[in-house]
Amino acid sequence: MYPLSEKREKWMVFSAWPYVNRVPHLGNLIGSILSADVAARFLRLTGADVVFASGSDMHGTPIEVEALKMGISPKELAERNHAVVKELFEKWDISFDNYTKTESPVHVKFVQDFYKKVYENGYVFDDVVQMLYCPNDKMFLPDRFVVGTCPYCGYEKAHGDQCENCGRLLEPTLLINPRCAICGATPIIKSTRHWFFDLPKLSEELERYVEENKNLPANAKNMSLQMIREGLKPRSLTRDNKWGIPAPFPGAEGKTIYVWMEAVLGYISAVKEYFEERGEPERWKEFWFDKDTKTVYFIGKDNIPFHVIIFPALLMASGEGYVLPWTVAATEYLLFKGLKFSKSKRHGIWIDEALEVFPVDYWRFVLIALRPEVRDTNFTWEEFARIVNNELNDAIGNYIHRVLTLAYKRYGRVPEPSRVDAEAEKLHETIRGYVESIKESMYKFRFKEALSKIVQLAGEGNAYLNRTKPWDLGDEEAAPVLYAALHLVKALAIMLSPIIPRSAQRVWEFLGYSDRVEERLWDEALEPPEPGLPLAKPEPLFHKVSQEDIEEAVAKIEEKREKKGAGLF
RNA sequence: AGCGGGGUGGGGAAGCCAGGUAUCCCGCGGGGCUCAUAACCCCCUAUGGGGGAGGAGGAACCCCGAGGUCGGUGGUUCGAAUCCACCCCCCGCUACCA
Repeated sequence: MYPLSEKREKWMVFSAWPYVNRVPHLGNLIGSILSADVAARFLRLTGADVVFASGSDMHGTPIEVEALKMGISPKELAERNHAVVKELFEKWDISFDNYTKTESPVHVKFVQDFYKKVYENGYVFDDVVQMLYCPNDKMFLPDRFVVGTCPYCGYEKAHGDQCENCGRLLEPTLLINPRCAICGATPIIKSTRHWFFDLPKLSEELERYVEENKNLPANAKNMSLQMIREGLKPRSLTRDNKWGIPAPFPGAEGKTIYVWMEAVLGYISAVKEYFEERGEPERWKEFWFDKDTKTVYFIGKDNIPFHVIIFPALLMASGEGYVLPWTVAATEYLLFKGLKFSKSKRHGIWIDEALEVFPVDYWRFVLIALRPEVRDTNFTWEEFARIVNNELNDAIGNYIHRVLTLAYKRYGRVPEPSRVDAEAEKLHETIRGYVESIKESMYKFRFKEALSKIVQLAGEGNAYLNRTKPWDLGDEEAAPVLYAALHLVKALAIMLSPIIPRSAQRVWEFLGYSDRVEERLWDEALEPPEPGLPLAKPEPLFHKVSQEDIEEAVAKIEEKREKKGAGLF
């Protein structure tokens, strides 16, 4: 299928690793995993050699604390949650080549080997620091796990890093009456030794990398350059947590690697693991050590500095020649009815709830249509219904269905266009123009823009049918007209397959194909279907959602939360 | 507080870097059209649903129309959404949440 003479482009598509102390919500999904899935599916359609990987981030204090409360081991809790999340992603049709976890033996070993190398190369030093310690729980407390009274506004539940009430940044030592967030005991100050990553040493190299990388989006580039120029600080690598990957530095027995600093290395270890499982243990190097491999990381806007500064710095410090990020695709936030998603306030929709009330393709379509590419974007049920009804059902579904029905009833197969029709020729031309333009948007990871062009193209198809009125024509005259209309159906199936893979496959089969549309190539959308293909009896692809459907869905979600709470396992 | 992003008719976006009649999609009001979809109807049913017929209103599609002076103020200019200054609002980051 792929031209052998041409070297296939190599791509690695990554999404931020979800932290599995809660079920991801729709905002988490669109920012990273769903967007990455659309990208991976699109890139495969272009004929590229693609690896799409991610995994569960399992270590760290929140899970350790939660397990403690539940009276089970952190590993048991994390594994349990990982299994749930993994299954949910399958239900969302996320086409991971490898969805793994930070407890994977491949990852653990990789992280330790990696940091040994970074240590040997002189980028790690240790120092003694003063930290808050809870004598009752016998653990050091991250700032976040200390609560107390805000010295500025008097709010009594201020966290050690920031007061949620007045928004001021704090130090835990500034809190009046500080308490351990877990047990309420008064923490004491205790000294402990930690290991640090010498980020400043790489400032110049990082600045050059960011400046010269033409593919980074402007917002990521500006923010990162600014941070580098203001001066980077060493970054702490270790924690006193028990639940984590043991730090491999001499004298660091009992310390673990800080979750963030190890989870990012999952981008590499997950690819390594993927090829090992396929019995090609050396092939991951073809991807990670080839500077022509393109990598794209789908993340929320809060994650930019980690991916544009710290992760590249780690890659540099290893001295192994890993390919640096080609670009990052950072989204703004999806809001729910104007406010941020919040588990404690039960505000939002979680990815397990969503699938219980509407089909997966409705959600995928709506989320891509609302993808916050430029600014925070609001999800409301009214918007959901509008997009499903007007765009998915009326513009796209209705066009496809009316064309398939007309052709099926009249010919039962894709007709032979035995004569030339000027309107039909124009439509073929229009389709080809859109296919190219939508491809460009997809390559820029502007999925919202791409989707809006697809909807527009379906509108062109509807207008074309209105003008040509094939139902008034004889079989002979209608053939070229419907042939062009079927070309558009085929093009829509191919171009929609990254976004709504299930529905695209159904259309593909209605057209008479028996293979998988996702195994075809994007450019096949330029060509009409083969005359003579036996059409299958078409069925409506989607249904409109009514006000009552929405009310039912909301009630069903509420009911579920009575039992289980929002975003909980 | 500093830094980054954003503020464009009711909703969503483009235009801004390289100043010159404010653009597109949706929504709203009026009109046109009927191949598809769906209510009512008929048949079958293991009551979940399945099949047939039909074609009002409405939807797709087409035409016409209403609605914004581009967050605010000031400046540069013959001319500012676009350039400059100051200010306001929203979001993020500021290194021990992940």
